[in-house]
Amino acid sequence: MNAIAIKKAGRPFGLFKGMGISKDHILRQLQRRILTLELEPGQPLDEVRLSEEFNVSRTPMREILRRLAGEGYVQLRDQRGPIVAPMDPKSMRNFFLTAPMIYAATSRLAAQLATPAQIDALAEIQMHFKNAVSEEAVDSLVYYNDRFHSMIGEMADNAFLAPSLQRLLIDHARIGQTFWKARTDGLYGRVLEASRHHDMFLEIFAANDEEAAVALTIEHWELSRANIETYIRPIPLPIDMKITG
Amino acid sequence: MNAIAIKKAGRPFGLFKGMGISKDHILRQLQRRILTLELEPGQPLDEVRLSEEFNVSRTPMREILRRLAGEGYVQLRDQRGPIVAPMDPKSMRNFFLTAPMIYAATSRLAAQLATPAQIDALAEIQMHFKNAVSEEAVDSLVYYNDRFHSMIGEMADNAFLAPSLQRLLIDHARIGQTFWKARTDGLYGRVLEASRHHDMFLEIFAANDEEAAVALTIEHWELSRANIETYIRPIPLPIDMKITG
DNA sequence: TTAATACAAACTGTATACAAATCACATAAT
DNA sequence: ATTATGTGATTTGTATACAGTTTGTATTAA
Repeated sequence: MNAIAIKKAGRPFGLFKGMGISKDHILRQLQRRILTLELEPGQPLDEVRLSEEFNVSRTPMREILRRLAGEGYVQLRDQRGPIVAPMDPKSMRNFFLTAPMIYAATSRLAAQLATPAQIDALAEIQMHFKNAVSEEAVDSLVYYNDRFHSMIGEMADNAFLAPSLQRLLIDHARIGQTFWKARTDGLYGRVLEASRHHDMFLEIFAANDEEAAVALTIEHWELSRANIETYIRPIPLPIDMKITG
Repeated sequence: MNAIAIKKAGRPFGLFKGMGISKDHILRQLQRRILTLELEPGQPLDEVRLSEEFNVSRTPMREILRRLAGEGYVQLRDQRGPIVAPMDPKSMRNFFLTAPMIYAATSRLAAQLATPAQIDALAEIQMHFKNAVSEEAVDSLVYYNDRFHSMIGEMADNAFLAPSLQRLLIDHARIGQTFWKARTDGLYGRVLEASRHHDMFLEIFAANDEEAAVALTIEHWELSRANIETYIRPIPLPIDMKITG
């Protein structure tokens, strides 16, 4: 009976040292799907389906989901399946309240501590971002923007700031997806402006100019906020629309 | 063979709905041990030993450890056992750099949003804190101080600030353990001062006075910082000690 | 028709077996 | 004496079986 049912255990087919490769891959995949809204806020995640899709058993998939929960991508509920971290009005309010402070502090530290290697890595990300801009590929845009600001977080090298920054970047990316996809008036110009800001960040970090970094961060944030506002509070429809019938 | 070995599964003996009770209990126990330095920074954690101690199998114990890692209590290393989150010079520097900002922001929000029920809960914690002060019980002192400030974090009701605050409070508690145990000169007076601050926090939150909350937070922080400094940079030994031999 | 209940199916939680990696220690070589 | 190397013991990682909950649906009562 049981003796027969138990056929294999241990690692799956042909795999290598550490085995963290496939788990990290799955983790990143899910992060990407959440940031791109392919997995929507509040959407339930079935651990069996996911483990089948990625060809692992439930145990490692559960660990990945716990990790994602620890990073703020996912919310766990007791005796019920995990869901993609929801975005309610309260979290939106807190996002706008908190982001400027954390972003500014992070940029200041990054300007202090940036190493040449990190600036190179940032420049490389910015290259991808510019490509996404010229190709008008929203997913890529959001993804490399997130990578850009995550990299700044890494440069700040502060384990106390990083967890808050990460959570902000998750929601920033998700909000960005919605308003960039909406293609409101003048959007492209504002994307170019953002890209210009990124270039300026590179110069400022190379010069270790703290104050400039903070100032640019505020400006960059205001641009993003303006984007979001035009989406949330659009120019109303003509009020004298004739309602016939 | 296998069929015999597999005897039982599912939940352990007599247990109840949700079963989160025992897991939450284990989680809190480990948190407490880490905050009280019963488990020291950098100390390895053996999942088998822990699971035996708490009478659960490795699977749930692993989940608890992952969760603790997500909260910043524990550090996971690939293919090697988890360790209690270490406290190196870099993390100390970042602690002093970051704490005032996060504490101030949290207090401001808490002053804005405090509900009567939350203020009552805070008052209750402060009662325990005062007991610990009068009994000069260091562990209790540190524990209820942590609870007091965690509660303020809860009142701030901001999921973007909370993770950074939590990590700061972990290290604040652990630093506090070391310097409170050292019993440097004038320590007791400073503890009383801290307790007075807590009482003032209660009044300020009840009055929703944001600015006062921020000001008191800075003062409270400076007191704590002074405590730590007297410990780290004590009055030196007499320099004319005769070194014989 | 709606609400309540019972049952079945699906899913989460836990325990355990086995696989692969790391670690500790002894032995050999420089 | 110190460094390499090999081997057994320990420990981490994964798969799977079974237990207990929740959820969906059908049936029955009001």
